[in-house]
Amino acid sequence: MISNFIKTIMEEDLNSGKHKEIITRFPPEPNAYLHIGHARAIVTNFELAKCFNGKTILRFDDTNPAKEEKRFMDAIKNDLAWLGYTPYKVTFGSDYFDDDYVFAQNLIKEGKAYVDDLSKDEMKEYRGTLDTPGKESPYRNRSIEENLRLFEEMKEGKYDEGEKTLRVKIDMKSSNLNMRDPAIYRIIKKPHPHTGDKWNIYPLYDYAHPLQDAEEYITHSLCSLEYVEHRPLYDWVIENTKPMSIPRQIEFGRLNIEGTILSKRYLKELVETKLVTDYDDPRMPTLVGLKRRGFTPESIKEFVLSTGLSRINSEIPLNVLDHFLMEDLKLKNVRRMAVLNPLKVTITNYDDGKIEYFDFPNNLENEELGSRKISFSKHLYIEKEDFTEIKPNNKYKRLSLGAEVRLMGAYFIKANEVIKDENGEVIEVLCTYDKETLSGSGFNARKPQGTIQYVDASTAKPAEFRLFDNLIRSDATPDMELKDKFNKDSLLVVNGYVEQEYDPTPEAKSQLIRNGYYSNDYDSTNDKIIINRTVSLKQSFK
RNA sequence: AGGACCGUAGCCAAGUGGUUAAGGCAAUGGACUUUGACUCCAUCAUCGAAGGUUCGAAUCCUUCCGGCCCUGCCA
Repeated sequence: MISNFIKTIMEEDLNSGKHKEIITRFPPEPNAYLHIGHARAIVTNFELAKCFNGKTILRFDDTNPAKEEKRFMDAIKNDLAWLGYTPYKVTFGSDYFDDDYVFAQNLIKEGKAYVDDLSKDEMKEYRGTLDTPGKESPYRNRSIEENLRLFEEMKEGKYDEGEKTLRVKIDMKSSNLNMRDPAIYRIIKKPHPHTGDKWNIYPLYDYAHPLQDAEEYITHSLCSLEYVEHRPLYDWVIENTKPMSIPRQIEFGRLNIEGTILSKRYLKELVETKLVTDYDDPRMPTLVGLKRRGFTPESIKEFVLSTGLSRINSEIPLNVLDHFLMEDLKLKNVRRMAVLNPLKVTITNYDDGKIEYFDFPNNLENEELGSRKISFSKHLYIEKEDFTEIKPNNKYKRLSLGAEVRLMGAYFIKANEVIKDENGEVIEVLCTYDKETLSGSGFNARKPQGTIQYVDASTAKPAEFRLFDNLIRSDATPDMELKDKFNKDSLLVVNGYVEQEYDPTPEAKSQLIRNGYYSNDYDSTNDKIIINRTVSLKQSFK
């Protein structure tokens, strides 16, 4: 399902003949890594265009030199590719600087723009405030010839940064501050990554963006809610410059994930202060972070699509993201058994040194994934959480003294006795198994209390689990130090065991174990398996 | 405070004057089971509030309440 209200507009525009084709664009400023919030814009733009067999352009919004970096552009391209989207073409805002300039000259010629000498502070003063009207600049009524000459000189580099701006003549009394003679050109004397030192003046977003859209024949220019108040200016620019096409700006709400930081500034700070390793740290909400965390592009796409879109900034719980990952993984991933906090189990009536191998499906719901051998012997590990001496209630579905439980893919075992350390902590459970109950044998004379996972101590491999319960949290007051906002508990390292045949190939990708997701940071150098568990386990038993 | 946008369940979100207000997530109860997973079944809102218009309103109007955004030569 895709955003209804925008889709409806597009349909109408197609039906009425206003447009023959839908063209959208994703216009990031290449000054940061893309995060899950951007995914909404990307998916929406691409999917919407796809609905109508249209096109989507990737346009790097580079009207402000020295703000963008090449690494970010590369990262953005990679993220897009990872999500599975291929732009119709890749452009730059700076591709249109020449035209922007001519359009501006025309505005001057029509008496709609003027060069202003007001300083930044003066301009601010003249602008007025939210409830007091602004007043007109004393330079507002310069002659067209003078304005033309001055503008030319600005371009030539005759003036310093901040000395002059080109403003558009609208209405200093407007209740919309964006309409109080906004500046459309400012002087910046820095080389531009694409145009070099050709320009000393650069257009501002509010002027450049509608023109870029028009030049690319964008039909629907989607952006977030904070641009609503810029729309009158967007339309003003289109109306008064009369470019080649008439794009329409449509706003939608931003997507936030409950309790996570999605602000460029903070993400940058997290990296710079080394609170995380880099933008692709699995705790980061960046697309590269999520990727490393084990998320699939499909899951993110589905998440965005099913989560919908409206004119509300939505705050969506993290578990919704998890849900879509689960949906995507559950059929296509091999599931392995693992224990995070091992508890020794000894099968007292099983022969010493004997090892049995059972065939176990890699994914109970998908036979195509085949099966593997799992081993069983006298000494096993189970999850500490899966045992308790006295079961708390009838709903308890794990192992407890005197009760029987199925070891997944193997036998029923019955817990008879515990061994405790000097602190009274259970360190081992002595069990007996019932040979008749082998999984797949058709045994159904008794029902076990539940089914739990295990690994065979004689063949299991040690593994390091990094547990990430959360993305970076942001439940703090604005003046709080960043390091205090950081959820330190979001990273835990646990040593446990995984099945022997666990295959740490890149293809293995995410693993679904114990209802969590595991991504894939493998340390193959010392035969150690490192698994990032990316989602908190379902809260155990009640 | 001037202006803009918005308010449908715990979280998203369809619906834009006419049957018992879609759907997803979460939750709860149950069935099944080689994971308390998965699957399946069931339960779960009178639409921010109050008035008004109308034969009829979540849908139109008014007022109020609440949220969010706007005073860059950022995007």
